[in-house]
Amino acid sequence: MEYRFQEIEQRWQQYWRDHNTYRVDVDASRPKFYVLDMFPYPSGAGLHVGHPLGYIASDIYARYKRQRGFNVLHPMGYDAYGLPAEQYAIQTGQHPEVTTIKNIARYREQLDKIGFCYDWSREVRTCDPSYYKWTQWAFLKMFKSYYDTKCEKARPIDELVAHFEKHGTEGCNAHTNSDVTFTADEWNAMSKAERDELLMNYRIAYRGNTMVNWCPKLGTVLANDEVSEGLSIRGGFPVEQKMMSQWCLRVSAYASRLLNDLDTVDWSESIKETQRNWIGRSEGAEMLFPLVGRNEQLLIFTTRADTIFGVTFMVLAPESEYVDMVVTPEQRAAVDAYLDEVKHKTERERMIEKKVSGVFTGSYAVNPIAGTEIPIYISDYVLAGYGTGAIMAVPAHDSRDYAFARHFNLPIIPLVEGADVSEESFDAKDGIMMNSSNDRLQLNGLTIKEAIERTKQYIESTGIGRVKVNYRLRDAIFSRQRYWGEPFPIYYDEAGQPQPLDESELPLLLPEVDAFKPTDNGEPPLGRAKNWVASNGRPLELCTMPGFAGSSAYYLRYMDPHNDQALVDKAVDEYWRQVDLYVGGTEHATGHLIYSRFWNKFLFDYDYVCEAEPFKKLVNQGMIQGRSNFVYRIKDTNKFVSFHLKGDYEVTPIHVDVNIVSNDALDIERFRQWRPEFADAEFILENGKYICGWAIEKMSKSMFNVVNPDDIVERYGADTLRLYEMFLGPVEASKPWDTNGIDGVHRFLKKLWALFYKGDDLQLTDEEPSAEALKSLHKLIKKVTGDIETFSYNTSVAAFMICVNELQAMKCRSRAIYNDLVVLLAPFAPHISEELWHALGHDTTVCDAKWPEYNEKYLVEANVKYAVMIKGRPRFTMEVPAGTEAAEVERLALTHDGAAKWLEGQTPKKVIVVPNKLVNIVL
RNA sequence: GCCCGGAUGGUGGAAUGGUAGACACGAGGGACUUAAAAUCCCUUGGCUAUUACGGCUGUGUGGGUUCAAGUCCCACUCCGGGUACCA
Repeated sequence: MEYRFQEIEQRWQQYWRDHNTYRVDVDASRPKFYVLDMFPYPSGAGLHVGHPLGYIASDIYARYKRQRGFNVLHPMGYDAYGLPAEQYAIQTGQHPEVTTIKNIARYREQLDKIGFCYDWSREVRTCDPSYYKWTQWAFLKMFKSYYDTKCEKARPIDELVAHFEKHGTEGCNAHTNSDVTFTADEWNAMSKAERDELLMNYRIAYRGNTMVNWCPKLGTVLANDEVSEGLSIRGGFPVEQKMMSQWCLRVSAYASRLLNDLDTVDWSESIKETQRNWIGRSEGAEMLFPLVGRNEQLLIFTTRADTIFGVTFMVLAPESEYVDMVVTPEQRAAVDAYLDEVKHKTERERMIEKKVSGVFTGSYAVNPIAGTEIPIYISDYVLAGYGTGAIMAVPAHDSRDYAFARHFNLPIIPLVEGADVSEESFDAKDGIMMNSSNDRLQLNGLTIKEAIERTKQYIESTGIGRVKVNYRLRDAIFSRQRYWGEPFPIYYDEAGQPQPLDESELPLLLPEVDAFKPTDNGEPPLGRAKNWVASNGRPLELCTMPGFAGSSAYYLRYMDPHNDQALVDKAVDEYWRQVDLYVGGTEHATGHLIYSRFWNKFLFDYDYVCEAEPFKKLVNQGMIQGRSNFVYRIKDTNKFVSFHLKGDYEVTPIHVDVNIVSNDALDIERFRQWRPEFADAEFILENGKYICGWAIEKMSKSMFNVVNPDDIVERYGADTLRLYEMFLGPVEASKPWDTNGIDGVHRFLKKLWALFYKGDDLQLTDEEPSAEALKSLHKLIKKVTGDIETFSYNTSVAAFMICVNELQAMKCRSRAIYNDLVVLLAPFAPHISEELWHALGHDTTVCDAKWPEYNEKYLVEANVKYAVMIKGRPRFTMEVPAGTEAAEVERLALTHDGAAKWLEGQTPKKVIVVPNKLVNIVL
């Protein structure tokens, strides 16, 4: 019987379904382990071979942990809300739910063929009302919460209201982006609408007027992580800055916790670093600069307080609230013209131009330490959203200030000894200070670091300013002007203030609409819904939530997916706790992985979840790139020349479908059928073959290099696909897909099969395994066990190949050996392992077979081979009995027949014996 | 600009400071076969040899530490990724 993988794989996939093999439940008697893949967005294109890479890696780990006795939670679901389905809907009128469900079915079919051990009874879909009920629920909780900066956690907003009623803003520790203060009397005298408006400055989910990334082409706002270099990630359309009233999440309140808790998780250093940069903590000082001739001051933020004596001007962001305060009547027209110009530039234009621009306000400020009078400018290189939107400019030691000073011909005062600032600024943070002393503060002679400290002390003690930590992390913009997303459980009252629906009204179902585009008067698509009102008749919110809303807590829902009383039952959460292993791409570093951590921490503050971090260990699988093939058409002909002969002709390379190419040799018949224009193509061959050229590119339809896992499964089987994807290289590395190498692993499985079967007969015996066979097996157990823990699956696969080759060479027929071999292979190639496991006479599933332990005693050699190095090179090897003393090994080496030739009678200077490895003789 | 990675045969990739190139693909040669497929065996970093199953050289470049460096340290080159007027 040959290895009939299609039959085997279908049979066992059916068996697993019939026996609910992968069903898991809370089981307090066993330790738990939670293995999770980032759930996919089900796109219309289906899966290509790159997608399952991470799924296979996590599947191996999940199966391994199960064989190790853990109760393994390994679920899968779909991130079902998203732009592509909606854009398709706008074009075709097809409801996004219809296409989404169709795509999900296709994904499921493809996933099933690969033999994953998912517990599909726990599947979640973000667009399912029973799921998004809990997304809306969490949003309501956030709406009804504020962030207490003293005890560093979210608290009910009612507590804050109680505080306002008694004390106003006096002694209030709430995180806010407003500097409004009021007394208890003032608060109590306010109308409800006024209070509601004020509370928006404190809620964790709030509606705020903020600068947003507006994408006109998509007709929606985008979060910072959905924009890259001024273009939208989805679609690559230009994005502009716009002041809009939008729902936001107060992620910035959690900045310090999001930063500090990175130290508690087992993630790669690079992704932690990306998050640290995104959070962007910077320690500095806020300082007050009084205006000349007026009783007002400007508050600035700087990390270089030590450069205070080099401040020669100040700059405000165009959107700064200070602008109106400082502009003089004479400068009004010039300033307005400048502000107008800035407003009409998109983020991208600002970035590309990068040219110095700005305008003088007419006002001056006083340097609070140096006492000098300095002009105040406005320029768009200062950002309104960071720090205080105002800076002190030190052109000698900041390159942006330098460029500005040069452009406007402002003075440049060097403050560091030996720094040449005639051509460019000196931004480095080491050197000795100069020009920095007066009767108030003396910094001359100090290092920059000492000067920063001394200045901070000085400004704190004199009240000029205070030490301050700033974060770059912004609040997340949470509204999308779209149809295909979660509706907000919010209505607007008579005063136009947003009010929460009652929890009992959840889920608020996404309404039907007659079309999926915005209304004629520019309202979001939900403006088309009939009767889009709350139970009290008031209008509901027209925006929907962004993609990351549904993906922020899905890992919790898998724990308890059918619970309609809670997101997750408390006891269930305390069992599964957190994801032990999370596998997914790095592209989510500043999006999903920040939002999820934020969302989890919010729930943690209310004790809905028991862990402060959602994902204990994170593994980032690399991207699988495409390997494109080319044919070379001779100019102005329909003749194609083979790769190595193309130098003699003038040719145009043309992408050719990689699926009609094998080992770079073109299947000429299929090529002729591929497209009508090639039907009568002619070829110049080499050695009777047409050889194609190749290149590594992104895997995409337009490059004709997409390889579908279904095709691989059909030709080689799922086990071969699984092994090959792992064999390709380290899981974390990006690498090109090259079907060329797949024969090797397929051959390995055939060899394994041939060890069991000769014809139709199982040829195994109950003989005692030989020492040789035991050694081979235990070497494998040791290697694979170690490799799985470190995700070095590629070397594991190699170890299997070596072991099978050895067993084949020694004609091993021992059941005992093959029994363990099959158990070891089960996580990697579950179908063939299950088949052989049953052939060995077991009637349980191999998934529950106990992982074997290796025994060092089988690995010990009777004789140890030493390499003997003389004059820095290996010269000969010698065998000595295991356990020989180092001194004896040294003696044996020096007196060995092979040594004389190299020693040439000299006495060695030194001899180093590395136990069981080598002897190095130094002359 | 800044922050992370990385650089090893024709290719993908192995190597707790200890004989670099495991394993696989590809290539070359051979066996079996009418032939092909499949299978099996041998060779395969480069140079140089065949009087020696030998010599020399070799992990991006240049230095250093060490008995011993792909691995550690310093400087540099190139490639990939992230991020950016963040004061």
